[in-house]
Amino acid sequence: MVRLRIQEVELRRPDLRKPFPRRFVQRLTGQTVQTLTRRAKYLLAALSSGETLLMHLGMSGSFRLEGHRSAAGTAARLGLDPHDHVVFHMSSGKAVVFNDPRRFGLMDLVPAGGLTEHPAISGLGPEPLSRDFDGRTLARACRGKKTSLKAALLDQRVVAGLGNIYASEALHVAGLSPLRRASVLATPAGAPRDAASRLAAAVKQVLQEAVARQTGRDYRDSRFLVYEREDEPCLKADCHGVIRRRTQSGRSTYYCPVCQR
DNA sequence: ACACGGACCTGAAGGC
DNA sequence: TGCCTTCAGGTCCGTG
Repeated sequence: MVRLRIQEVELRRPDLRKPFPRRFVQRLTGQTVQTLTRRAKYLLAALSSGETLLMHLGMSGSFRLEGHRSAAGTAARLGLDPHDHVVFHMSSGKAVVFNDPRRFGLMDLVPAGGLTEHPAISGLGPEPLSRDFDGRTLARACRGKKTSLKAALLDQRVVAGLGNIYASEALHVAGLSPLRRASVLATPAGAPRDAASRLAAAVKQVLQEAVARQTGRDYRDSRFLVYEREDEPCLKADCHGVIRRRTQSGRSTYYCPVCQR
């Protein structure tokens, strides 16, 4: 939708996880989408006014493209369902429809220059696929942390954009137990393939593979190494462990107690 | 300051 | 069959 003008916005409910910002529709109407980028799990649409439309899909959110709209009207022709909460009618004649059954999503409008101070953005750690994220930075972020490795990976200040599934997957690839203290990464400093380096590399690996497979479409279509594989055999070569599940900070963790130490 | 657990929300799946 | 409960996900907020 880059370079298209937002001709009309249909807001079909007052809130998602939070209320839409005030004058949401008026502020968006007539603006051109200049770039579409991402930070952590936030989608960022830079607008011609200098403002940024910040969007989060929560867990059940999605966008889809709908075809033409009739001269007469909109909703009926588009065949909207009750969970279609926002419709952006673009200058191309297409509509971008935001659907989110569970309404864990979020939209906000950020004033020009205010993005880095936005509460959703300001505390974020490094992008996992960037050079800023490696064993050294991961170890530093975990120094003195009393929480578990699993919880540390879910902490968006440590690394931005990792969720529950890939936290488990990365720990498995790295051969590290999710139950260990995060601060173990900070100890013996510097060995070339220390735990922190292995874990940082594993995070990059599982995310790159997920992107290549286009998992985002529906994570249930994917098969994972450990996620949702409780009681099934560990897939690591020569490991005869069985995948376990347990709850950590209210979320399911899957791991192999044999090869993850 | 940090760490944890509950709340938010709905659909899917399982139990009775 | 159908009702009821439980669970999943990401983030925020209150409490310890």
